Amino acid sequence: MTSATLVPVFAALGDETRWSILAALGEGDASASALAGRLPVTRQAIAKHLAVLQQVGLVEPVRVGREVQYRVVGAELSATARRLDAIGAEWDRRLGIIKEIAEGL
Amino acid sequence: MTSATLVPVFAALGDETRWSILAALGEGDASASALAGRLPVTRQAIAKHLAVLQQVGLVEPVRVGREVQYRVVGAELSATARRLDAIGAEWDRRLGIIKEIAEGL
DNA sequence: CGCCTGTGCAACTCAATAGTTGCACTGCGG
DNA sequence: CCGCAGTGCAACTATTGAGTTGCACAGGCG
Repeated sequence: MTSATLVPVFAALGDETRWSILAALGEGDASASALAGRLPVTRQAIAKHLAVLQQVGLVEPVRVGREVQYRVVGAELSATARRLDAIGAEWDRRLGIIKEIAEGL
Repeated sequence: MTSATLVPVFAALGDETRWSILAALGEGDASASALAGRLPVTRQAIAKHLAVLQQVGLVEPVRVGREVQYRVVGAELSATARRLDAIGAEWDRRLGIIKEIAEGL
């Protein structure tokens, strides 16, 4: 189970810059320095974001020689989506019941 | 289309207190004052959180007499989940292709 | 071996936000 | 009609987090 607790994952996904990083990583694995060349922030800022993303399991480091490249863990995104969907479905169900009661059905 | 842009929704969901509010609203619609009785924060703090949740469409206000009760919009949770799942699936697909290439298949 | 690239750690600034207190307004109920 | 419960607005504090600069360290490569 790679799944981190739900809330921190959402917190991690609640930042535009981190989505930029994820998008850039979608073009292929890259190191913090490489990403710094493509994004309008410093390498250190990216390193911090990568640390956050790694902590919630959205990204994982891969040592390549003396570099540290990062890869997106798509499964974690899917897992988070499923859990969120389950919650949403639960609420829909409850609202449906309330509606039925209200309509006297 | 009630869907707000994706990132702010995640930012809204990246806070424990807001999940507490959503959970409390899951027991039935409630006003800010009513929620303040159940949660360890002041009514004003809750009002701010409700404003945030409303802005991203996760919650909607319902005037009941002179009160303003709030209801969870489960559909927005589901919609967010679907969009996130689509992104996750896309990443899985890409990683699959990369893996195939790497394995010389 | 010596350099240059990439990484890691630390201190600092600045903006955003969670939370508070305080006050003013409104509208239903006795 | 008066009071009280509920709401809204505003100012303030404090903490978190994004971003920066600066420096120290490590490991390939010429």
